Amino acid sequence: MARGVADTEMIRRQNRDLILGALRRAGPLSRSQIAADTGLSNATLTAIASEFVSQGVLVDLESTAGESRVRGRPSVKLAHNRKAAFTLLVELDVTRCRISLLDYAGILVDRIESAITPATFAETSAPHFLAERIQLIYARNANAADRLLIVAISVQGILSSEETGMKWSPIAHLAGVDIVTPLQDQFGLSVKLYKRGRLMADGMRWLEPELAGKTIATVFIGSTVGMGLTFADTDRIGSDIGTEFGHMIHVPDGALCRCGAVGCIEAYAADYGILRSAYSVPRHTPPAQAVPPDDFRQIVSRARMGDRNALHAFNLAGSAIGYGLNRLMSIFNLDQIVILGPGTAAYDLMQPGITEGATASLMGELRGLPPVTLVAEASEPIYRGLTMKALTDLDRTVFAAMNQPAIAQVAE
Amino acid sequence: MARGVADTEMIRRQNRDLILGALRRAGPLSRSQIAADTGLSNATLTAIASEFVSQGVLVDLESTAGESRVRGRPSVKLAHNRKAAFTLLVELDVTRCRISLLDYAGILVDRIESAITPATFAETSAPHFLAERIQLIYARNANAADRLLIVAISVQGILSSEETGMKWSPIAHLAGVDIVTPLQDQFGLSVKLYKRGRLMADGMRWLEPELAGKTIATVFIGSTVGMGLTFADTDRIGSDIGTEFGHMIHVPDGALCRCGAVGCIEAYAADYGILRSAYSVPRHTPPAQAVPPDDFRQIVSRARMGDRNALHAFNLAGSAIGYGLNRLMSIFNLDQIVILGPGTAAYDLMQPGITEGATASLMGELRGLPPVTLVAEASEPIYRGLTMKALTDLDRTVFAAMNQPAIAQVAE
DNA sequence: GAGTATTATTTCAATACTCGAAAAAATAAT
DNA sequence: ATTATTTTTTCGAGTATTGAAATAATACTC
Repeated sequence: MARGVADTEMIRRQNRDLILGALRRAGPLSRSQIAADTGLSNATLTAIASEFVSQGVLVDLESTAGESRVRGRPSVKLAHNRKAAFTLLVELDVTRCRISLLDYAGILVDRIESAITPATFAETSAPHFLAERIQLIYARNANAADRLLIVAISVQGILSSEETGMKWSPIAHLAGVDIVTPLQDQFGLSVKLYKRGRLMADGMRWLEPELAGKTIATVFIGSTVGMGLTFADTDRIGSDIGTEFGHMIHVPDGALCRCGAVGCIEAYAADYGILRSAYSVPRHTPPAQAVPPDDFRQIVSRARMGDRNALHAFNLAGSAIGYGLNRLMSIFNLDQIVILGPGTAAYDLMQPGITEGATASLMGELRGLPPVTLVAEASEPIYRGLTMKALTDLDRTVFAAMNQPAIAQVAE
Repeated sequence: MARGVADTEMIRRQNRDLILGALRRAGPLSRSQIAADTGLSNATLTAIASEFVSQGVLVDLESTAGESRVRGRPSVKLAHNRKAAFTLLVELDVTRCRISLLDYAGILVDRIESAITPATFAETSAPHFLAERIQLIYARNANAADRLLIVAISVQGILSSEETGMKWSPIAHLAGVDIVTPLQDQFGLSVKLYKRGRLMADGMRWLEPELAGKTIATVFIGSTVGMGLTFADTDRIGSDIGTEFGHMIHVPDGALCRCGAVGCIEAYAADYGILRSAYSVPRHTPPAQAVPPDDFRQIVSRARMGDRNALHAFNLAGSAIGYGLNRLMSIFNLDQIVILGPGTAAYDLMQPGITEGATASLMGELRGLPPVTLVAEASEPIYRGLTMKALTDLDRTVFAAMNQPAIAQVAE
């Protein structure tokens, strides 16, 4: 239940939100379909839909000829008005920065891609680097400029407590700078940072709707180990978080991690950790900067051929992840686990270790390891998560609330 | 934001809930005070309050003479109508079972206390044991019988996933039986189980209102180790959970715990674990059934006198808790830690270990150990938590929703 | 090709709520 | 007795949702 005073205005806002949400989930729908979907009456749908259309938030879709084969008055589908607003998605990675301009229907309009090196943010501060590129987007898309409202940024690492910058990041020289405020001030936009792990988790829920209503841990295994959680709690959308699972301490005084601490799960289960174990390199040896995919594949095939050291390395990795999941499960119930990323190629090798670790406690034994789904490609859920965060943020904060025909009447 | 269709009825329900909540938080208040508190208008307060009074949910309090010294129309305080409903609180412990009958204002009306031994639930099944006593309460309080609506039960251990019974409990022979359903069927009541750790956490928030709006871990250290969490998320009341923190694995293959698993935090930080370490008893030795308080005090004083073994034991305990908190902090931010129970008497001895463990990871180093508050007596927050769960459950599910003068017109 | 069946959408009257402003009530101060 | 002051109630306006009835827009049938 929401807090705060409830009045007639809130009813409208909430029902508007309900309608926008139904369209996000299912794509264009007719008024009757939305009514059935949401539980609202047809009368209300007429009222709210006409309001939306006159405000330029939604548009009636031309019925594609030769599609309706049923008798009766043909239904008219409602869809997001692409020109109602625009959003910028920024994917900040260790190796690249990709900025995408999307319209209100989520369709890509423009894109800038730049390489990132460890030197990049030493030479140009991150907010300045981004501002330059945003400027360029503005220049190239004058028509979108006045309706560009929000920026959603995907980052890796630990957010500052105000969520305006990073406390730590694997992206060099990114930490310690306020990224959000300068951009907000310069462009007058709403700017938000999202942890990559959180986006993975949320993105999976959009990609696999049957995961809704479950508490899910989404674990990325690759050059790092990351995790996002989405909670069963359907009360609130956005009930998802990013965690520092990869840097949860697996064993006190354990192997050296890229983050500088020792004993992190990542130090055992990320590619560099597995490589280190497989070659019996001392656990305190500083990790390799990057592991070429071929090197990783080689370890995998060695393990499959029965190589003891390689098998042991995957066992250690699985065990680190399994104990981590176990510790998570002593905090709350997990209904499902999704494993993402290159590590999925070696899941069978890690599985015994994972199961052993996950069931090592009383709790783990009683509940068992939750069902595991593998998804090799992580970039899709991340992009989807970022997209939907941005668009539903628009839906909720801008268009659900708008009850004057404010911005509305878009000419063009 | 709540899901679902919003209509005019929901407005009323939500605002009724707001008013009942304000009264729970602050005690009896006048209409104007509630209006100021909640943000509702005076007009609305008149409307809803008169509805409540005519339904017998609230009553106008007689103004205590010689109290108002201000000029103007004297205010009339509203209070919960004690006779509107009744609730049963059941505190199930390893050694005792206490059943309390409370009226709608939270005032104790009747109470039954029984000793529990390991044999108790072997001889009589738990639901039957409880039914007998509830029967007795009914017999002794005929006037409350038809308005006794809900039962809230405090338990220790792991709930079954449907939350109708226990999967495991330190209370002998309690696990594996459905406790909720038989009682619900027999008496036609709404029965709910609550983990003790969750109640501690929620109770603390009622006892120390300044803790509201923070994410808090409430850790019990005594004959067991338990933890509840309350989340900053003020969106929903009831955003609190009980955890199995005590049985989170501290070290794979570690000390033997009472639960049968090895390496649990409890096996290092509960009184029996500390005793075992202090006397250098092998870590796989089955733990003592119960530790007499004097034995524990003796170890404490030895440690204070500089005894190496005793100091080491507290250091191990602190470290187990510290690493546990660290792992928790890699999942979400903690703003505050509250430590409860007998273990607080030795907090100074455990503190170095706790700090060391809590700051061992990158995340822990960056954020540091959150502020710690000590509360020696744990029974008060537990009882308060149980009380408020029961009463706010009544507020929300029964009285906020009631829009017909249904049950209402209570004669006497 | 006109009439009919069928489905989608809109219109309409009823009902429920909140709110601000004005009125009424109840007390202390003068 | 009158006035000032504070709380509570009353009243009219404004905004929502809803079910039922009306209207609109097709396909089907003969």
